[in-house]
Amino acid sequence: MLSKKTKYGLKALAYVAKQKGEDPVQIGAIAKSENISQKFLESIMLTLRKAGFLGSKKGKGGGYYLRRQPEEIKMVEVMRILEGPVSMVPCVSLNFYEKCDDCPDEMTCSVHSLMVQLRDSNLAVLNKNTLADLIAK
Amino acid sequence: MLSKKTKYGLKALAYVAKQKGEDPVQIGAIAKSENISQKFLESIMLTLRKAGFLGSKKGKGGGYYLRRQPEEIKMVEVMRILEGPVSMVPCVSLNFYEKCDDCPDEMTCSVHSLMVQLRDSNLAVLNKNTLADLIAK
DNA sequence: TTATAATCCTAGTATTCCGATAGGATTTAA
DNA sequence: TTAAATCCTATCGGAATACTAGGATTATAA
Repeated sequence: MLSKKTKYGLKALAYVAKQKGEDPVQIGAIAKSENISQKFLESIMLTLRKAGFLGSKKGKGGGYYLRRQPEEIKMVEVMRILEGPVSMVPCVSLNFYEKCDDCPDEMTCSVHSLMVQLRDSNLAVLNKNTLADLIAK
Repeated sequence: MLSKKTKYGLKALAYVAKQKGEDPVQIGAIAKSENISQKFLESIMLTLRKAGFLGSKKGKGGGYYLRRQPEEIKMVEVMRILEGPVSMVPCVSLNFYEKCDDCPDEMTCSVHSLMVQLRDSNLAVLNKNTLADLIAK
């Protein structure tokens, strides 16, 4: 299951990307429009800012804005920040590799190949889609 | 992340499928070979039996055996039983559809299309792979 | 200069889920 | 009749998730 954090984060990015003007977007506006708890969204926006997707302006009239073009924000990047590894087991993860604690040897592990295939098919989708695709509709 | 339940279940199925003889396989043997808590594995085997993948024989000399040929046990079936829906959000699930509680309208939801693509790419892999592929190596 | 509106930040909390365990009841072969 | 196996229900601790609280900080504008 996709975590609420990720879902909200994606919706928020899409909301910001949809704004035409130069003005930054307030958390409150996003929360209201997308049915998200404002406090929760605050922490998500912070994560997205620290990851470099968003910039922010403090104080009155402040808010968030995109730091990169929607076409250049790949879903795989966002998912890795919000949801974590693309792989379903650590031992096939490209960016978060770890040995599985219960597997003595991943070469003889019967689920290994299946997990690699799932990882790759998901990667293909997440590499192809950008934030621009989210708002294309 | 793949749950331990699913991972163990897949390994157990593979273990049973690998046995050539007619004799049923004991939980204890699987647990020992695959580094799995025996009690935990018990409940997983029960689930797999109730789902129709395994048959069992009680009492001394009993154990579990496959009820269908490995080639005919699709990974998508097993995953749905052990892990749950293939989809990452309920509103794009084919077998477990539910409305997302935070979305007023899934047609205007910005993550919808991405979730459909992920679902379909995962489905393709899970439909193609069978238990036979798990033990093919 | 001061009120207001916004983000920033840390900590805490309630709830749910996961992985595992407990303790027998039941069944069957030898 | 004993031992070996599955069957079944209940429970439990810990971790993760989804949020909440409460302010600190910063910037605008009257």
